[in-house]
Amino acid sequence: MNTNKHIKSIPRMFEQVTQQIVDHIDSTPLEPGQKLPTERQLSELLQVSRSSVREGIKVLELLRFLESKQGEGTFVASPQPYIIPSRVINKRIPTLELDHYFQVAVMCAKTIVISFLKSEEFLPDHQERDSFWENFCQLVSSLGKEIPNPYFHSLWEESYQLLLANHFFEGKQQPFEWSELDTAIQKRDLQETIYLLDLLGIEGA
Amino acid sequence: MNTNKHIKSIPRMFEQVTQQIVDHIDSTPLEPGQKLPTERQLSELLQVSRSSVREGIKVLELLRFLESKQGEGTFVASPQPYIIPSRVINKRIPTLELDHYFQVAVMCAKTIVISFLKSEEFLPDHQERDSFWENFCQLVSSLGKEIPNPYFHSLWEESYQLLLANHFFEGKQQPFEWSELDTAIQKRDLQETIYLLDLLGIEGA
DNA sequence: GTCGATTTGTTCGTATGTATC
DNA sequence: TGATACATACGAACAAATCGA
Repeated sequence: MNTNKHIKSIPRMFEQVTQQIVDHIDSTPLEPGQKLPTERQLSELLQVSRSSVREGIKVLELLRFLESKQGEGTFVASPQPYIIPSRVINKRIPTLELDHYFQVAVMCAKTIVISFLKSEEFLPDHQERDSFWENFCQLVSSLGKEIPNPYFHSLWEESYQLLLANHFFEGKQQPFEWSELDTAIQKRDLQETIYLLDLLGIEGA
Repeated sequence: MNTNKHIKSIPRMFEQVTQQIVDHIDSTPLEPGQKLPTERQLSELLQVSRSSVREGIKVLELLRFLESKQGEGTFVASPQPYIIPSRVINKRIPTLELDHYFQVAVMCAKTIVISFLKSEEFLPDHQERDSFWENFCQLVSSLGKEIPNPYFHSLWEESYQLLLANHFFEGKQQPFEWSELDTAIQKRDLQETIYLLDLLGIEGA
């Protein structure tokens, strides 16, 4: 009987609070940077205790909807479109899962590079780095800022930073020379670029 | 002077608590489904108040690392690889941002379909639905479960569910007939399939 | 089915550290 | 320097849900 009870009855107080705080921001409306009512005002406004308000704020803070500073107040912030839960709390990731994240990152990289090559934008300046992966990541990050849809860049950054923090690229084999991809992009050779990028996603290490 | 002080002094209590709880899970180690020490035990173990423990748990709960049940306890859960902050709190999204999410979803869909077509798997059964988008989303969701890397499916689901909840597909124009894509995939025609999927990402509505 | 123990959910009062004026 | 406003943190108390005897 107990396993049958996944119906998720009433939402808990802190969930209602997060919802109501967000509704309050939307309906006021409050723009990023503006100050929220104090915790005590919120607890009175929403008719709940300060502790519940705090739990709600903590959650919205971790999701980057809010930012609170002791002695000043709580302010509206700008959340990212995607977040990786493990990255929020600096949790170490097993190698197998890192590979999965890597493939997602490569997918984003491919989309970013192709989108850029199809545009008329000039290539942004970039310094030559030591390793293949440093060059690659720096290129994708800079191109990601140039394309119309910023979410690809955000998703790439989130994944790539996770891989960096977990030392994924240290000892990671490179499937070809950096100069190959570099010249393909310089020449804006779409077909060759796609071919090379597809090589990244295949397990070669 | 004040703006110069971004040095992020000492981490706050609840941040330390989330970190320590995660470390505790990792080092014990606790598997999904297993029970965490009670809030009171944790507060004594970590030498902080129960309120702070609760704030940490609330955060980990929203990130799906934990699941608390009143009267039972707090249990280890399995987080998703990616989450959309707005989706966690059911926040409404402006149309412009929905378009960005849609393009990410299409990118995932493309990766999923291509990955499937390159495999030797049989097409899973699926019922014919009413609308183009219903058919499309159902197909991608079912194919996503068949491919080796589950993160593409997870990212697709997260994005697609967000679009659904915001009524994105209602009134969304279809760039071609469903039968075209359906037969291309049935025939495992990779080139034609890619061609059609690329049409989805272009603004045609 | 009831009772009691356990555990999370929620509230309140109080004290402390920090920023602003 | 002092006063005020605010977030941070703690602990005690009670409510509600769950489980087992």
